[in-house]
Amino acid sequence: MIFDNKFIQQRIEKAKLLKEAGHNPYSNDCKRNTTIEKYLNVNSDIADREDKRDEKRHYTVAGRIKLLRVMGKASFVKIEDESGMLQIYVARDNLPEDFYNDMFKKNIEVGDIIEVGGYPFVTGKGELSLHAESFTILTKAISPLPEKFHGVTDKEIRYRKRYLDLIMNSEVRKTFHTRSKVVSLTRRFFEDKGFLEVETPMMHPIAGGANAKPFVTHHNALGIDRFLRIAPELYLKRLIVGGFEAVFEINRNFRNEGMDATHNPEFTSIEFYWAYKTYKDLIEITKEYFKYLFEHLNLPTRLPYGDLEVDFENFQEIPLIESLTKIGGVPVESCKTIDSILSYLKSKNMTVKPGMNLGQLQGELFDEFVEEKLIDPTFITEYPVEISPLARRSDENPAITERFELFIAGREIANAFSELNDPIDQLSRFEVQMKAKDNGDDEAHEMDSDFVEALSYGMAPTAGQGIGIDRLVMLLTNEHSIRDVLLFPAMKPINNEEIKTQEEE
RNA sequence: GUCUUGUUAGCUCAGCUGGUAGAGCACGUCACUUUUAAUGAUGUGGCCGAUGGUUCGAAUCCAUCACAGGACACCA
Repeated sequence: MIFDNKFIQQRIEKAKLLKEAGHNPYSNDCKRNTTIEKYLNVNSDIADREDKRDEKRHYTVAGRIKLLRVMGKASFVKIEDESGMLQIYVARDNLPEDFYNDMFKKNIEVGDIIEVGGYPFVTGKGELSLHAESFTILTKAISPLPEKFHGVTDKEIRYRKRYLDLIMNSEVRKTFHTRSKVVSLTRRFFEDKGFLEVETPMMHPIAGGANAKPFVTHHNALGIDRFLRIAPELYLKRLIVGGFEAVFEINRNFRNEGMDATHNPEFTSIEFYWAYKTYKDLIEITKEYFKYLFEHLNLPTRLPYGDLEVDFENFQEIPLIESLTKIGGVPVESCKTIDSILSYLKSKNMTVKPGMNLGQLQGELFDEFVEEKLIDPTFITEYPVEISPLARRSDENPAITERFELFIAGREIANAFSELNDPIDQLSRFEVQMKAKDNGDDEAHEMDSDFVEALSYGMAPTAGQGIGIDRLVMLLTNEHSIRDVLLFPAMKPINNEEIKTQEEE
């Protein structure tokens, strides 16, 4: 039984006593007429008054008790609502007879949610407070809160019981406020540019648009398996074929892969597609987007991230091959052929999966020697065609694509390219991916012939981009684990029953 | 998936090379009408993550498992 804890039993008893005395411990008769933040702002003038009070003003606030100091016939209570923390002064003689002694002192405690009416005053120590004239219990908390000073620090509790984390740690609430603002600003930015927000399927017959292993589910009525989407790309491009010229989608993707500080099985991205534009236009709009975010979030353009400082006014642009030598320190001659890369990797005591092609090996060199060194925002361009199966080839050099990835603080934040709209080329790219799949690359793209057919009707020249929202928020909030920017990060089940149920299914 | 560290009261943590479990907060009782993690006195609270093993004796040593953190691998 989950309520067999002694402290919980005590609190259940207190709730009962409150109820018996006519104080509903789960009342919804709320008369709050201001938030704590507003109260503190509106009454900031009280400190300048001679008597430090104004008994003519009256406010009703509500919130959760975070601290409680009973000092005989008077008490101080700190309550918190979403907007802030307020000190309440509760004196016996200002409340109905015996309420203070029999109800407040005995049955009200930290964690309870209360409503208090009264007038503003400033205490001897100079804190703007509220002098209580009425006191109502709104919600009795029967589980005790964590320790008042240290709070909860155990990450497992913080993630599994996020509500406790949010109650105890106001900076966590702030992080999620920022996250919400980022999503809403992103939406507004693209809407203002004339983009149309769309919703495409989460359940795909073919998991396409990225290199990743999908989750599988089953549709009973149709008797077929569906894949949770790994990316919305191929659907969004079908919409461009259909004649929408600028679309975006902000939503979840699902990838059946490992979990760590930068990976959660479900994560949020924005993907946007823009007809009659190229990846060069995307570089410009990306810079503009960051400027917009920083302005509206009031962030300094030199932003600390852990031990690093990222200068968001210093966008760089460098082709991938050039970055290998200039940033990665890889000799020019060790980047050009399969054999030279393999022997270079060998000289560094590194091994790769056998059978990799030139483009894949160049990607390996980049991941190994360049990526973590890209601190200020850097667009890496000219990706090899082998690792860009949905991107348009460069007209000058068909071995590379019109693509970039944006790296900040050593992490990939965005992936973008001029879209491949040649259906014959797209078909052959899929065929190459199919061969890779047959050769054991279980993350190679799936053939999507319906998508190729869509392209065959003609997709206007288009540029498209995906931005990882979670990682972006990590960057902007100086968080270093994706779990700290997800309200409910993926966790393994704790008790055996949950595991059993899953096995039975 | 691999390596590594952790899991002791509701929470934050002690508990050394094995000898029947400790503090602070919270909670109970008492005192206290301007405190700031209030204070003083006093008391309650534990299957020491789970299962096996070694031992006269295990929170402590060993093994396995579960969950978590970190690092690596794969990926965004």
